[in-house]
Amino acid sequence: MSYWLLKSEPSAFSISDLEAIPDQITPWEGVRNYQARNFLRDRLCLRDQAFFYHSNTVTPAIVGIVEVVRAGYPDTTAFDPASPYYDPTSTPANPRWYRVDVRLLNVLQRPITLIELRQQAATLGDFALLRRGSRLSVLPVSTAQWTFILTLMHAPPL
DNA sequence: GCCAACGTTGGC
DNA sequence: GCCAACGTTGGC
Repeated sequence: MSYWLLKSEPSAFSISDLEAIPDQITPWEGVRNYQARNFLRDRLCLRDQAFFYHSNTVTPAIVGIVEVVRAGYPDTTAFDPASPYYDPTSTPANPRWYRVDVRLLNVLQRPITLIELRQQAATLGDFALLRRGSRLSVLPVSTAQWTFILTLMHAPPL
C-alpha cells in the first residue's frame, strides 16, 4: 500500500467535477510526462490512496483523497486524434502513455494549502511537491507525510 | 552526444 | 500576465 499525490488544474478537472460523477470514478488520463507515466504504469497499485491536489490556481492546495480502483493500463486518449491528449507516437500495439482509475474517498474538511505545506517543510522532510520548480504531476507521498498531512487537516489552519 | 531553441508547468 | 524551472526536440 502506497500513497501518492495527483495534480489537476481545477479549470480542467476539479474535485467538484469528480464529486458530480455518479460513481465518483474517473480515469486519471492525459499525463504526458515520462516520470509520472512510470509511476502510473508501474507503481500505483489497486487500493493505493492519493491526495487530489489543485494546481495552477489562486490557492494551490490538497483538496481531497482518492483511491486507485484500477491499476495502470493504456491511456487510449493518446490514440484519438480528436482528443487534446492525442499523441500519434503512441499506438494500441505499443502504448506510450498510461492511466489509472481513481474513486473519490472524501473531500477534505478544509483544503491544505501549498502555503501551509511549505510552512511544514521541516516536518515533511523531502517531499517532491515542495522541491524547487517541481512540475511532476504524479508523485509519491511517504506514510509519515501522509499521516502528518491528515493531522494538519484536523487542526485549525495556521 | 551536445546543446540551443522551444513549449509547458505552475507559483506568484 | 509574468517568468523561472524544467522537459523535449532536433540540428549538428
